[in-house]
Amino acid sequence: MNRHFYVTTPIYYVNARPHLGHTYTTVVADTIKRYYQSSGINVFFLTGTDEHGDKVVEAADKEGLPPQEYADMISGAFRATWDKMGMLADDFIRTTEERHKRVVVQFLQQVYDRGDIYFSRYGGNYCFGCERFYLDRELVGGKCPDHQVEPQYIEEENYFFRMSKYQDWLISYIKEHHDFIRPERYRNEVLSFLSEPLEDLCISRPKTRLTWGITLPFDDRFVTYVWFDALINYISALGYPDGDLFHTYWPQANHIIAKDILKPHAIFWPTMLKSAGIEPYRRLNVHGYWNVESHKMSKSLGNVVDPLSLMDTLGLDAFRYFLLRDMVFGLDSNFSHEAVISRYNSDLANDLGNLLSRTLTMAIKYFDGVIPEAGTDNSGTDGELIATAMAATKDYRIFMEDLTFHRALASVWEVIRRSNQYIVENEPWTLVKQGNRLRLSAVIYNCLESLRTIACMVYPVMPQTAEKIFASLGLDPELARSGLSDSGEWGKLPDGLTVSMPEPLFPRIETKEKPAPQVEQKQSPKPKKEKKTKKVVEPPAEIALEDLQKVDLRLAQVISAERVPGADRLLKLEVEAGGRRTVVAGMAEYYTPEEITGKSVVLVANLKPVILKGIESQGMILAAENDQGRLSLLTLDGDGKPGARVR
RNA sequence: GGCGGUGUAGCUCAGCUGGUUAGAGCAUACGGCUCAUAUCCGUAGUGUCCGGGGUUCAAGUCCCUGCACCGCCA
Repeated sequence: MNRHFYVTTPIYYVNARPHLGHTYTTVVADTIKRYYQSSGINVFFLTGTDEHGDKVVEAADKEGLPPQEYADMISGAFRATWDKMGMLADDFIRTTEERHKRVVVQFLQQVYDRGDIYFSRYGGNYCFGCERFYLDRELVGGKCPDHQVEPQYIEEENYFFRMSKYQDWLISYIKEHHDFIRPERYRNEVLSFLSEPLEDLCISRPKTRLTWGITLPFDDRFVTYVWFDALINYISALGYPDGDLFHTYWPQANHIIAKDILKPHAIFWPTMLKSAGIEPYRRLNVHGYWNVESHKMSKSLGNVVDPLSLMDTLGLDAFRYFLLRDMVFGLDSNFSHEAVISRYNSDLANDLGNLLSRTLTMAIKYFDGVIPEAGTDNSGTDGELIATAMAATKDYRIFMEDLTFHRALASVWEVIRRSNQYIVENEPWTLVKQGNRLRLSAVIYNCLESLRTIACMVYPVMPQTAEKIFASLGLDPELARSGLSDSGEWGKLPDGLTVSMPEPLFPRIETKEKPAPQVEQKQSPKPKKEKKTKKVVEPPAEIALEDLQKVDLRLAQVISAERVPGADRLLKLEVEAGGRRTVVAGMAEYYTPEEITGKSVVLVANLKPVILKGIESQGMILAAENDQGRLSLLTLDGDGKPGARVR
C-alpha cells in the first residue's frame, strides 16, 4: 500500500461566505485525511481560497472595499470556520499569494512554449454576471438564462489554450483509468461531453475589462482567466516544480469537488497538466448537493444554512456524522431538521451513547472500574460478537476507501447493535447474582473491547467522540488517532486499566411534542386534513415581519384556463389580479380547466418569473396538500376584489 | 431533441455477475429485560420491486417499450 495520500478541497471562491456546501466538502476531506492517517499513512490535506476574477471585484465593490481587502476578509472567514471545526488542513492556499502567482506564471510559460497557446480575435454576446459569452441559441428571450439580463455584444482579442489538442488523449486516459473520475455517473457524464468536439479554452481577460488577476507572462495587457489560475493551486501549494511535497504527494492527489465544478476539474485541469508535462492527478471525487429543507442550495437563492449555528446545537461530531451518514456520496440529499434529530437520537444517543454508558456503569459497578481479564470462559455468544466486529471492520475499510461513507457508518452500527444484543443475551446482572465472576469478566471485557473497536472506526468521522471513548476506557485519547493501523485484531484492550464515566456523549434531544401549530381550519370545504400527528413537518425558521412583507400576496381571479400540451400536471391560467397575467400552475391532476375557471385564489405576485414548457409563469397560486398529496386551492371565504393585497 | 441516471415496505435506502417464501434502519403495534441517556432486546407485519411486453426452467436483477423525476449536452 502506498504510504502517502493527498486530499484537496476546491479553493473556495471568496464572493460568498462559507455555507453548508463548503462545509460538507471540507468535512469529507477531513474525514479522508483522518481515515488514512489513522491507518498509518502520511496525508497532506489542502484547502484554500480562490480570489481573482470580476465577481470578486463586484462583491468587493458592493462592500466598498478594495478587492484585496475584501478577499482577506472572506478568506479569513473560511480559515476561521475550518479552524473552529478542527479541520486538519495542512495548508491553506490563497491565489493572491506570491507562491501561487509564481507557479501560475511558470505554468503559463510552459504551456505557451509548447505552442499550446494562441492569440485570436472574436466577438459575441457577453453576460457580465456570468463572466462568459453566450451563443444566440443559449439565450432565453434574448436574455441570459441565469441573470435575466440582455448580454452585450463585445468584440475582443484573447489568448486561447489548445484544449482540443488533448481531447483524444483525455478520452483514452479516462477509459484506461477506471477510477479517474468517480462515482461512475460523473465519469460517464464527462465521456459523454467529450464525445462532441471540444472547444479551445479562452484563458485571458483584457485588462481594459478586468485587472484583478495574474498578468500573463507573455503579454502584460492581459490577466489570466480565473479558472486557469485557480486550478493550479493544487500544485502551487505543493511547491511545484521542485518541492519535496510535490514529488511525494502529487502522484496520490485526490480532489474532492461538488458536481457543479465537474467540467473544469475533469476537462480543463487534466489537459492543462498534460500540456505542461505534468502527470494527471490520481482521482477526481465528485459529490452532490445538499437540498436544505427541500429547497435547492444555491448562491443566488441565498437560502444557506449557517454551519456554525447548526453545530452549536448539535455538536461538531453529531453534525459531521449526519452529513456523512445521510448523504450517498455523489448523489443529492436533503438536509432537514427532522432527519438530523432522528439520526441524532436513534443512532447517536440511543445506540452508541447508551452502549458506552451502560457498559461503563457495569464495569464500575461489578469491577470497581478496573478492566477485567478476558478470561477463559467464552461460552456465550462471544464468537458471534467478535465475528461481527471483524467482518464490519473489513467492510468499513472497503467503504471508506470507496467514499461510501454512509455504508461505512452502517457497518460500524452493526457492531454497535450487536454489542447491545450481546449484553442482553449474556445478562451480566444475572451473572453477578449467580456469582459467576469468570464468565462476567469475559462479558464485560468483550463489551469494553467492542467499544474500543467502535471508537477506532468512528474516529475519522467523529474524532472528539472517539477520543472521549478512549479516555473513558482509561486509554490515552491520542491513541484514537492511530487506532485503525492495528484494528482487525480482537483483544488489543489491555486489562487492568481503570475506566471512568464521562458525561453522556449525546444527550437526547427531546422533541417537544408540540401539537404542530395547527392553524384553525376555519372552514375547509371537503379536503378533510388528516391529523398529521407523526409527520410533523418542521416549520421553517422564524422570520421577521419585514421578511413576510417581501412576499406580495394578491387575491386573483381565474379568467381562463387550459392544459399545457405535453405536460400532465400543468395548467396555463389567465388571472386578473389588478392586471392580467399568465400563471402556469401544477394543478392539472386535481382540477380541470373548467373547475378552476372563475375561482378566487391567492397569488404570489412578486415571484421571479420562470419559463415552464415555454410559457412564462408570472407568479404562483397557493394550494395545500392533504395526506394523499392531493392539492386543494386556497380560496376566499367572502368577497374580495381581484388584486387586493392578502395580509 | 440527444445521452446518462434514478424509480424496491409510510420514510431513507441495500439488493454483486438473473436462482429457495424480496432485505436493513427509522416510524408503528405488541411482548421481554433492568446494566443504561424512559435507553436496550425480541416479535409482527404490510410491498402489483413505476406501467406494459419479451428472453429464460427461473427476472427486482437481462432485452424492448411507455411514464415520472433528475443531471449533462444541444
